[in-house]
Amino acid sequence: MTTVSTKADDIARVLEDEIVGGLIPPDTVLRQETLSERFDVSRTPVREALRRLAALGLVSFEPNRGVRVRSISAQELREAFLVRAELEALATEVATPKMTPDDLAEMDVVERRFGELTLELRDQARRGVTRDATLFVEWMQANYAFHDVIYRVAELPLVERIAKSARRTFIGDRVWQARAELDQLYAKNDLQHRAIREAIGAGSATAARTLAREHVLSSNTLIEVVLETLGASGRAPGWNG
Amino acid sequence: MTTVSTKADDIARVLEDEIVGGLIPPDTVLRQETLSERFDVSRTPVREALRRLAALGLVSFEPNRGVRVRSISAQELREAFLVRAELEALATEVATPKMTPDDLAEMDVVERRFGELTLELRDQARRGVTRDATLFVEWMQANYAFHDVIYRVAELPLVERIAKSARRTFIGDRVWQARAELDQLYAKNDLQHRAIREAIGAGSATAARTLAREHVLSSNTLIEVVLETLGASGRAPGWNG
DNA sequence: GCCCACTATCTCGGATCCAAAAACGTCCCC
DNA sequence: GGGGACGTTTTTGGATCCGAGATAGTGGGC
Repeated sequence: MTTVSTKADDIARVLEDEIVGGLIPPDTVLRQETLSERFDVSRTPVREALRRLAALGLVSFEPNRGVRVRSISAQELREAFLVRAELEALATEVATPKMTPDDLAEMDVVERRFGELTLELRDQARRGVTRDATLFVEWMQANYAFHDVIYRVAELPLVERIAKSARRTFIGDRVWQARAELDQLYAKNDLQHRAIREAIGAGSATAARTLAREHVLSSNTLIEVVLETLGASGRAPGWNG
Repeated sequence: MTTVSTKADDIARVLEDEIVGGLIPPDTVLRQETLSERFDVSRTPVREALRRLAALGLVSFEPNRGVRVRSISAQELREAFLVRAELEALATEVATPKMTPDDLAEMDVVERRFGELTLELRDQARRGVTRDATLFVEWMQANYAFHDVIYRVAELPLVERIAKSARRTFIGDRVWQARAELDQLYAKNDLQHRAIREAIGAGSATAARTLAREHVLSSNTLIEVVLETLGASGRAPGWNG
């Protein structure tokens, strides 16, 4: 069973990762010729890949003028959090009665890992150490892993897909430059995860729902603060060779 | 009229409408050559359009084997309603405090139109008249128009976009063949619209939220019943590309 | 008569080629 | 010196061409 994938899909995946990961900054103009050279293909699959990204809302086509990586406004970011809050709340509610002891155990494992990484991050922050990106990325992944357990148990693929596409509007590593605010986020997230875990363990779907919703929304308010403090600095131009 | 649009986008829009409108039934295999002849273009823009539809989840690519119009499983349909329920509830909650008297008046106009169409439909159903599709389509549009007022006031474009894309998984005109069940839907929807309208008018965001959620969810349960009575013409779940 | 291999054809994915629109630069005129 | 018309260059959108994989049809072997 050779999983044949088309070039266009490969390119789309790579570009998608690079855009959502912040490697390709917003407002960048993507030249078809450049991309075709880079991936060593013709412009045809490149254009198909770009069409796909356009449909996903990651880039915007300006006819006869090229494609541009879309930058997300504060409004869009806020909305993305709202959507995530509602959908994760829904998934958590649905998942709660379906949780097996094994699932709960997995949540505990993931959450323990998340707690450790949180401690490391807070320690770094407290000592004023220059934050290293890899640790933060690990922390984010552990955070997502926690929610992924819930999604897996909920068995709502459509909900999961939409929520995760909303998740990706998170602006890569730009956010964690604000120190003090993030320290609160670290502690709060850990506590909230535990609360959600316990509510699920207690079999209270509505409580778990409420907690999950507030969990995402609190991240939202914090991100808003961060964006505001980063505020007038505008967009980091970051050039990609 | 400087709004030049590309052929690929035109084709994508047409095909999109035809698929969501049920004109192109699920599980249809789309031949690129056929489409290129029909739109009198080469296969290149056709393929780009298909890529876009694939990213929207309307068709699925099977590499080297063509594209197939995705059929939605009962599970997907149920999920779509769940998503709509949460997001419309959110939009309603956000919209409530932003409603101006003019907005409320518009809601009344739309709702009155909806009520009239509802009466016509119920009358037809009661007399056993062969249902005509145009009236049903009008009714659906009036139904959507009611919710669109809410979306407009809420000013949540992302939420609106996602909710409407979930809306389109509605299976065209296949559903309204079940008579008795739909009669309940007609009456119930009208009453629920009024209740939502009044809750908004009273300025109770949480009540409006709850009502909106239940409104969509009740449609869901009814659709489930309809699908069940229409028989287990269980379609193979498509695969997402 | 049945099954497997081989081939012919059909369709798709990708490469290449061409026309048209936009960005760029130059030159002329005021 | 400044502004606009005009030609060049760049880049995109679309058409055509080609190789690869898949399906179907045929023929040979058992």
